[in-house]
Amino acid sequence: MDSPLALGRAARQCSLMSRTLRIATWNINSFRLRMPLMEELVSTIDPDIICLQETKVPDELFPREAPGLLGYEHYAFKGMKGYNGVAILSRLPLTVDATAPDWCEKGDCRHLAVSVQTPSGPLELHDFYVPAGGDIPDPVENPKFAHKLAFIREATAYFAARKGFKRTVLVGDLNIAPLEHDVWSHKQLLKIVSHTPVEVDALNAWQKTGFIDAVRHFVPADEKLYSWWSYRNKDWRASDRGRRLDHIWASPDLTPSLKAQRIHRDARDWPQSSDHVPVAVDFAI
DNA sequence: ATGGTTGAGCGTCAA
Repeated sequence: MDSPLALGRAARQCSLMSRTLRIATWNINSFRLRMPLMEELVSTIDPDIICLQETKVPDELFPREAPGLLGYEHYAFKGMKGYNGVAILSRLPLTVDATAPDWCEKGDCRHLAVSVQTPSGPLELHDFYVPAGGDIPDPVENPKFAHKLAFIREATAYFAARKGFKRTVLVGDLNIAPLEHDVWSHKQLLKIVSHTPVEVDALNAWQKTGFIDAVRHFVPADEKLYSWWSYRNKDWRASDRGRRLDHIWASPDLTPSLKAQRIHRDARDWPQSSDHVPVAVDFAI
């Protein structure tokens, strides 16, 4: 009987032969707690690159043996005590871009930028964890909401200044559901942080600096699509009050290489699941 | 309008 990891390795050979690069993003909500689910992710989804958010592990406590045991020789992480934290696990070599900005000068571990060495050349990859923004959708009354908007504004300016960038993929928990059908009820969520017009406008401006939505590329805008369901719902599947907070964007030159997307709803039922599920896109590069 | 749950790490904050 093959172990899940052996199956993952066999599948990896296939994916590399067909030159399909599968990139997954997942807000894991504690890397250390969900190590068994990382194995589940690898055996069932088999990504070539895994971008994580909310790892909630300081760098000195990051389990450095874990990526290798899961079959990912190459990795980068940036974490802090208690909150936030991002990590990238990769089967392909990567280099961290140490020149990436410290957003809002908070040093709060919400972004990793790497260059991935693919068979067809380098690919720029960004893993973002955008501030959630608190409960009150008013930047004057709520500093967390102000931080969220400022963060997105800085990121927008950063990519706008690099006009015409290519071979770039941006993923992460962007904590905004931009389209009407990215939430269970557009009308009921218009004043709820994650779907307010000011956030949606900000996110759209960021995307317009040079990205297309690689998941919606495959799914019509009038089709409901979620990647997050609150822990505060007894039966998430029955109520299905979800939001699409997790995104994969690509620079337009990569459009011809987009092969498939998948939002892994079933992961919401994994034992001790995260409230977010993995989202993946296949690129033929 | 409110409350509902989870994680980090031990107070409560953040989501």
